[in-house]
Amino acid sequence: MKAPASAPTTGSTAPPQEPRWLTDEEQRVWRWFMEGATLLDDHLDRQLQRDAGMPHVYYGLLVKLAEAPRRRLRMTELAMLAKITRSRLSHAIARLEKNGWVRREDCPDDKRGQFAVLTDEGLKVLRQTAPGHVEAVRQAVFDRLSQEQQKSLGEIMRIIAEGLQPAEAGADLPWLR
Amino acid sequence: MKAPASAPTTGSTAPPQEPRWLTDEEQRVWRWFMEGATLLDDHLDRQLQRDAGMPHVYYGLLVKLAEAPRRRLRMTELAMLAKITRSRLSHAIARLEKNGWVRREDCPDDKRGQFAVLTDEGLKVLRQTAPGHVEAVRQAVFDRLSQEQQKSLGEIMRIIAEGLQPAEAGADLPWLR
DNA sequence: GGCCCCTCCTTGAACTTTAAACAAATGGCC
DNA sequence: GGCCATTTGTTTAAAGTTCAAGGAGGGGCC
Repeated sequence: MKAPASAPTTGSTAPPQEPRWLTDEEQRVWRWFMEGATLLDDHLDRQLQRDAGMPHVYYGLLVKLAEAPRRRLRMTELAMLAKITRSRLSHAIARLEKNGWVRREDCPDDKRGQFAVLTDEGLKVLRQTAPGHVEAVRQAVFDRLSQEQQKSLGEIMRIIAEGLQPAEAGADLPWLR
Repeated sequence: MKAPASAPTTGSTAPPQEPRWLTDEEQRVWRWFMEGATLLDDHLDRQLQRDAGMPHVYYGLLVKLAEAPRRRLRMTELAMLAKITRSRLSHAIARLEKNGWVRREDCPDDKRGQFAVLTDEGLKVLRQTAPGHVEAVRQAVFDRLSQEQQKSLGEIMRIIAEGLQPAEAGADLPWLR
């Protein structure tokens, strides 16, 4: 797919606007982004699968639970924090429960509700594997970037993340699907 | 998981070094990165699944093929360009072949080899769906970032991407697995 | 109360990805 | 030529994710 560097706008009222193609420079940025993100994802998934026996997303769930009061969170709340769908979370928690790292608990206030609770076992696994994971993240990311770049990266990704979860009702957010 | 802001180094020769935890600031950067990447991935996957009937990765494969001479690439070459494993690629191409968007061809020079070839059908789908996809990428990323930020992002992700695919032999690269 | 719509979470099937094993062909080496 | 390690790509099964559907409870409204 050749992406023309730029293109004239169409004359007047036609809905099929001329696409706003990416410039060569934008194209390069986008490709580095996708490559970096893909490789990083693969790298961390592999590291955690090897050392902790779970994918990166599952590890992230344990982290969120560990940080929460009483090491527990409502399912929807956890899905929101992890930016995933409730369905995906249900399956994930089922697996983690089978491992004995998480347990479910009924919510007293709302009979529809469920808490996911990090078990002592789960906390132990997290403690054991956290150092290796942090090290992997450091080596892949922070050790390679200047202070400036780290700050930029945070700011940029914050903008993207916030752009994708608008406050408006009706937004297509994973945890509301 | 609480991540201490910093920690003293261990005395001398003990292998289990004190983990180099992330500082609060690094922690924030890392979380925005993961959130942004997760949401973006979800967003684009969904957009393409809806409008093109395939996941983002598959779309990327068609793009690579469209850019290649004679619209064809060797399997391993394509896996390398897409930063994925050959196994994953095999499955993906099988699916795209079933759709009639890609066809396989034997390599004359190397009887083990296979070409993945973009069909006219595949090219058509790409042409039809590219505008919508570019627009989605723009809205989510480029429209929200300054020129400066775009440049930074490219540079940063290039560093990360290159760091994860060292030239050395024995590197754990997806397409060599 | 009864009704209706919405939220919370789960389920099963279809699809995608990973992991491990494999067949076939290549290429270096003797 | 013959041998052996490596490369190429596929295959199978298991694991993970998405999609569509659904059960059950909450909460407003009459």
